[in-house]
Amino acid sequence: MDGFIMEQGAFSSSVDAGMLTESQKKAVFHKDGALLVLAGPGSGKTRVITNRIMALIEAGISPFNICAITFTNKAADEMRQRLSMMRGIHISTFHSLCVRILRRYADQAKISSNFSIYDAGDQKRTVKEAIKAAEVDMTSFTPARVLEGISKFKNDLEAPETVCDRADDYVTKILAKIYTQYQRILTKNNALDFDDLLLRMAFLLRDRPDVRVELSNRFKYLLVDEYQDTNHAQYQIAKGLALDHGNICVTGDPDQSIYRWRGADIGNILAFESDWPDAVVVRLEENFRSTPNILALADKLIVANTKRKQKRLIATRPAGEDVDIVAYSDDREESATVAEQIKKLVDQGTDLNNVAVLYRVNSMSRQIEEEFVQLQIPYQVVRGVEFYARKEIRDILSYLKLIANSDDDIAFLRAINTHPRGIGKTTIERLAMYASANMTGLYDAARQGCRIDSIAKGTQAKLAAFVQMVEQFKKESDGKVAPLMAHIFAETGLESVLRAGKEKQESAIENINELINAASRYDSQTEEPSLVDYLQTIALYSDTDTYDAVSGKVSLMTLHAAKGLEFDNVFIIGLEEGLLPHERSLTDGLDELEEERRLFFVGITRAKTDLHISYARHRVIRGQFLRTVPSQFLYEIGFSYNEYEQFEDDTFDADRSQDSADHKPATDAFIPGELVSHDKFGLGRVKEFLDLGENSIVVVRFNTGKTKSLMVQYAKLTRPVG
DNA sequence: GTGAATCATCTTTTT
DNA sequence: GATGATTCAC
Repeated sequence: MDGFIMEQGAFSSSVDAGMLTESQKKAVFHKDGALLVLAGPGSGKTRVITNRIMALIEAGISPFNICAITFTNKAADEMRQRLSMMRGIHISTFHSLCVRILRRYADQAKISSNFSIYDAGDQKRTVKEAIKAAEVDMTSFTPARVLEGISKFKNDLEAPETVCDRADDYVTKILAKIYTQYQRILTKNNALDFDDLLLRMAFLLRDRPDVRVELSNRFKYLLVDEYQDTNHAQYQIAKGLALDHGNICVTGDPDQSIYRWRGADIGNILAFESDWPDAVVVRLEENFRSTPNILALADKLIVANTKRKQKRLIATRPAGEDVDIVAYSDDREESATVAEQIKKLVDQGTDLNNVAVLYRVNSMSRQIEEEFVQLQIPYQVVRGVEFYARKEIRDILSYLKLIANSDDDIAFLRAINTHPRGIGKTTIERLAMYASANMTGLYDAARQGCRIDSIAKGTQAKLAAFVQMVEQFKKESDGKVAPLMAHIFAETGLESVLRAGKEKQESAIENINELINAASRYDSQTEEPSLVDYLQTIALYSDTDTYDAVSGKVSLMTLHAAKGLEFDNVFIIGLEEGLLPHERSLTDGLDELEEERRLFFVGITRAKTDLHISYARHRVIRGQFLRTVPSQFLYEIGFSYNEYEQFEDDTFDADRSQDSADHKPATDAFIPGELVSHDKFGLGRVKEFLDLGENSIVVVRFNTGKTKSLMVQYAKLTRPVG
């Protein structure tokens, strides 16, 4: 049962056992049954997984019987490349796997295989409609809040009826009501959201043993990476897939669990041994990535977490440079200095692929980008879905979605509104009324537009033209996607609208051309390209998927996106209370705070050789220049208050003497109570004045009722005469 | 009835 | 500082 496949010397080709440590070998060569690999950061986990797959194949397992599940599409791509000599292995994320299986077993899952996948934007529109349909007051139940709740239900595999039955408090009752409506709308539109993909798959495995057995025969060996970040639905799916043969290997590190907010449950990895009593546990505690200096810091930080399995970080590299922790006077100085340091690295000939800047929230990239542009440092912001979120891209895609699934009302509404065509709000309302009265979708209603009396004759003709155009596209929708896309761009009039527009539209045209290029790459790389498959694939694209490891550019990304990556030089910025840990984590308890700590831990352990950590004493937050408090995590990694103060004074003095020429000196002090006027906010009364030299801050309560903290040197406040 | 312009709101992390 | 809703002008 716990047998190793064969003795060490017996390997021939792919698996080079000599390169592996004893623990790694154990993980690679344990063949049947359950295996838990508790792998710390930098422990060579990826290598263990790929070697393990090669070892399975060498032991005679067919590649077609192996299924590896990764956390991101990017990780799947990389693994595919490493194992490219062995075709047939299924490697994908949970979500992609679910899409493929749900499409394949659409009948058994009681869905239709051309389902749309709703992204965050579509979900928002849907939930708004659901709130309206449930006749709930939107002020107390915001779409974001409701979606979070619904997502939780789904991740816990609770259907609307289940929630309705168990709801005993007011909030849950209301949420259950909205959830029911939300689900009704999704079904009507033949759409699934991200969570549905998992939920429907889990229910399919639960309700259809025949399908489960078929899948067990297909995937006889299951591997799941980043198991600490699986939610309950994913946990049930993994369990269901492995139920019949028990060949399940999971890897993960509880200390790197950073998706609790998305339903991830560390309990899954902690309970693995009781789920699979025969499980063999391998610990990979050696770290081959970082210097002892960096690891010591990471360890100091993570021991502050109370809810964790004790684990060690064993350094294997020789000692290196100490980590530097720097205080800057403000966020601008922080980004400027980081950029200068990177510029120096460039001058020294450092390969920028080895450099990354990490931060807690996406909005922090902008300032760094500005400095990089100034110093002409090439960079990539790892945040690619933005491309697919662009207006013109969504416009084109809405036609494609409507063609693939004409029940998709959201796609219809978007497509018909891409540019003015004489069909407006009123017509849509009348269509919607007709549609709900006749239990059809909006597109079907439009198809019967000539029978809706309330719509004017001229408008009916316009509707008919639109329908006819879409019907024509449908006839061309088989096979390759790119030609259809190009045709849509030309035929719908979008192209002429964009070309007729002003200068700004050129980038839109370029973006659409890029979209068409990407689609033809899809066409040529996919065995059986189809519109439905294309749409379902791009719906699952994620931020990290755009990361290019050999771009020759500095990488800018959130700490979350940095998971699984490594760099020689890492800069982590914004170590401030409210930012890291994020303010939203400070309100509800210790668990959230511990997750923020793990997030910082993940950031620290991305660094191989040089790590720079910084914070700014002042930062512009939501348009306001505010004083900050250093992150509690900084104290935890051994920085004393005195050292801070020392440093802060130094930077402040230096800053003052250097920059005094650039900025006008703080000429005047404001007195609480006096009247001031602001370009944008109008008249107001000074509430407070903080004398910080040229960084002085004035707090003003404006007549609009808002109170703002403004930096005197930028705010251009004037004193109204009289 | 339609489209443009202004105003107000909210702002983590992501498959 | 972007997105959305409301208002306003045609």
